[in-house]
Amino acid sequence: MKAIEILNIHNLKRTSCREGIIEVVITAKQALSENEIRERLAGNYDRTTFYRSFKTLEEHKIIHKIVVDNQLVKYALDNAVTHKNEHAHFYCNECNTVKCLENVPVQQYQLPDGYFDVETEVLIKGTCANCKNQASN
Amino acid sequence: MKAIEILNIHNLKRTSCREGIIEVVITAKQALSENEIRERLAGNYDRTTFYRSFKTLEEHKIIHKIVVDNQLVKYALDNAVTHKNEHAHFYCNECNTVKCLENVPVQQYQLPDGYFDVETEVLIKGTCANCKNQASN
DNA sequence: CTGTGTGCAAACACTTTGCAGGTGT
DNA sequence: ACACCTGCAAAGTGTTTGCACACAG
Repeated sequence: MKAIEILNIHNLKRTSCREGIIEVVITAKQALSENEIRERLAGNYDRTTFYRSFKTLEEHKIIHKIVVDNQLVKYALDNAVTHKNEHAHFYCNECNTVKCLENVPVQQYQLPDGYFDVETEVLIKGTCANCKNQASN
Repeated sequence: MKAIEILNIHNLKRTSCREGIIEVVITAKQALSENEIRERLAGNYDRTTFYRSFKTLEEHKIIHKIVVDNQLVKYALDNAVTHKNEHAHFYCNECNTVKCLENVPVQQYQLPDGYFDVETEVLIKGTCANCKNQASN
């Protein structure tokens, strides 16, 4: 699916900033930070604009945010676009990257009486396959 | 276990700030933010001191940090002190509180080849029992 | 006495807000 | 034409750093 189609479906105006963000995120193999997205974009946008665009895209569930330790904020394409289930996220301590583990569904947790869950976030921290290989060279 | 003992075990100097934080966290029924902890403390400490104390206590695994949406940061007593297993955390959208679900252990996730996990964080968002009851009054 | 913790001031980074002007539909 | 998006400036918030002094062991 192309960025423009996604914007149309959600009745969002087609601006180059939004279009660019979506394209970068669609092609990315991992979740990207605001800076990483900006670097990969042709146009030079103000940070304010970025924040506002992210917010809009998040509200429309086009992208979602992954936060690691209150420090690192990364964005990835949302399930609603990829038509996949809720999945776990992986943070690599070595290379500082965040990946969506699309084949690792979030498990059901049995809550205490009276609790109702709306959403469950799973963040697994460790070493990714890439960094593991480098270590064994 | 008393705060002073915990500090001794970890070879940390017994300062009133550290002692106070630990005592507040031990008796708390839910995870508390920096402000909430400060309010419950007798002494009036500088924020800087708080941040440094939290960092030290975290490094020694006496307390642990729970982050919600890159906004809310709360602290709770760590497993290493309570001798319990890794557990899920619950964030209530209504009352903005975070609770350690000590009876909800974190489940094992099957990672893709080459990935090694060190730690898994599970944050469940929804409505807590308390707020659910109020809603049905 | 020595190393470490504390308080203050300042710096820093990230994010939000207000407003004027530009752009998409 | 109108609503909404953008860029700039400024403010807000949470957190970190440097330094002098205080305190625990």
